[in-house]
Amino acid sequence: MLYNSLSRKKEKFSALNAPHLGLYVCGPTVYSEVHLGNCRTFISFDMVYRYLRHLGYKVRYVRNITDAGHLENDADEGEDKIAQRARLEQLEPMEIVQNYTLNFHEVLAKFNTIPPSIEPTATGHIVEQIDMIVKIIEAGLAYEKNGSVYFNVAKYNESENYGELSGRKIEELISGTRELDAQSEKESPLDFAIWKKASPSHIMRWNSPWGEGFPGWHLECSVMSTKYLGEEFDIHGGGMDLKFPHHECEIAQNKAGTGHKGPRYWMHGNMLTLNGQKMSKSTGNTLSPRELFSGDTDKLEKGFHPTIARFFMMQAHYGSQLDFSSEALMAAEKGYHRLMSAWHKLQGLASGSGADFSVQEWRASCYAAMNDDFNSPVLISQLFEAASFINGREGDSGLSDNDLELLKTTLHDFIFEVLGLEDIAHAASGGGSDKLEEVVQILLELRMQARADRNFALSDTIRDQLAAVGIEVKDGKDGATFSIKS
RNA sequence: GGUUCCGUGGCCGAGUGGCUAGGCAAUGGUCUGCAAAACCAUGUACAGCGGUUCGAAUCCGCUCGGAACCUCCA
Repeated sequence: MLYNSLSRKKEKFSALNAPHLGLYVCGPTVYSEVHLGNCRTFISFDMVYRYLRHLGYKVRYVRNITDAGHLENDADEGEDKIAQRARLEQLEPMEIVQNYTLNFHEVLAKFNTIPPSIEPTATGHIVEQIDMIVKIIEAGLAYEKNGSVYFNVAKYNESENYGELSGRKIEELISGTRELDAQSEKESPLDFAIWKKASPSHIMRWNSPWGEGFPGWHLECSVMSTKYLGEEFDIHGGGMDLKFPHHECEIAQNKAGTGHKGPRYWMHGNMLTLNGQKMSKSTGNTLSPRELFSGDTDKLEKGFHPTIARFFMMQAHYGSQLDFSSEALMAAEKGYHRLMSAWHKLQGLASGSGADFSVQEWRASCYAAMNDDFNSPVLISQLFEAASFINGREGDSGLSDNDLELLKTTLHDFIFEVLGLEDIAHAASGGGSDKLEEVVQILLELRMQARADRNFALSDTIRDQLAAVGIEVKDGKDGATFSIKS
């Protein structure tokens, strides 16, 4: 089951060509550093991708890079954002693109997202975009004006339903538009450019049947999704803020250019807010990944590891708004550590019998959660159920060999494969981990000896000093264990 | 102004007609030399007001509050 934005309800999902599955996600415009809000969408769909793969689908995951074509505003003049940035930084537009594409990849890698199968760029598909424009014109749904080509929304709406995704009515849209662009070339304010004539100062430009220009923003996604996934494919995702007009226009272009509407399911990730307001490049209400990791911002009390932020995001449903705050992050961090230490403890438990815990039922409820529109928060609540069970056992799990093994693999699959979390404690000790663990073990033995001698001053010193370097000592019935925090 | 969505215990956050997630914090207890960790117990929360129903946090209406979109944004 997944929530389909197109129908506004949860629908049973079935793949068009199982086990193959096509997933398209709208990527970023690479004209500035990604912020956390951007990241959330990609992390959400990374989880979707991971779970679909886990279920056995052979997913082709396509996520574009928009490296051309954005206009600053709706007016007919205006620079595209990349060109503007290039002018400000005195660089080639493609240097800007390269720079921020690298930044984007770097940041997403920190969040442990899996790269898409194909990551096409808009500028790499100019030819295909021109082809689609020709088809749309042939279908009679676009017109040329002074070297630009516009999509005729009213005409399209005669036989189709423009607004079906965003729930808008064409009449309402018309009455809602401001009538100030008297000299506009468009026949109607609702029409949108699919090809734009380049002004003399415009740097990024390509030849076309209509003269030198550049493609309209909405077009690239229609072109690249259908090129790599087919005229009909399974899932299209993106941020909620792209629903209108971007995705609405995509549907119209698809239908006009190919005769099909493209994706069968639309999924929209919701916004990450900061102080209750959407993070947005244009308003400056943002938090950068760098600030999150380092804590070097007045918006956070300290820095957080990317996997903590990821865990925090996974504790909310992808379709809900989520507000970012220091307190919420710290709560997530503690929860994360509890879950992870239970995972580590599980590795040392032996099989046995008599436990009041049905691994089978528990496992089924994990899948049930994820099958219900990727409900990661409910999944996590199930993971904590398992954690409580594990923490309540000493030495013997009370589970049969099979059940114990099933518990381990299921936990592993969901924590690491599906949610994409990383094991910080292990990663932190890095290359020399074995040596480090041996050294700590020696210290713990010394401390045990000191305790046996009732030399508590010494034993407490060892404990406190280990704590000072981030190693927490946990006394148990059969000796002490420890965990390393980053 | 129009469209859509949301308002859940101290905080975060699921659920969406009866069986009332989870995390963090808090309180009590077990354990401990003391702590920490862990475990056990404890919260009758669903913005307000009406209505439908045997029964509503969940459906309907109104009011209040917040957000997103309607211009580029994930």
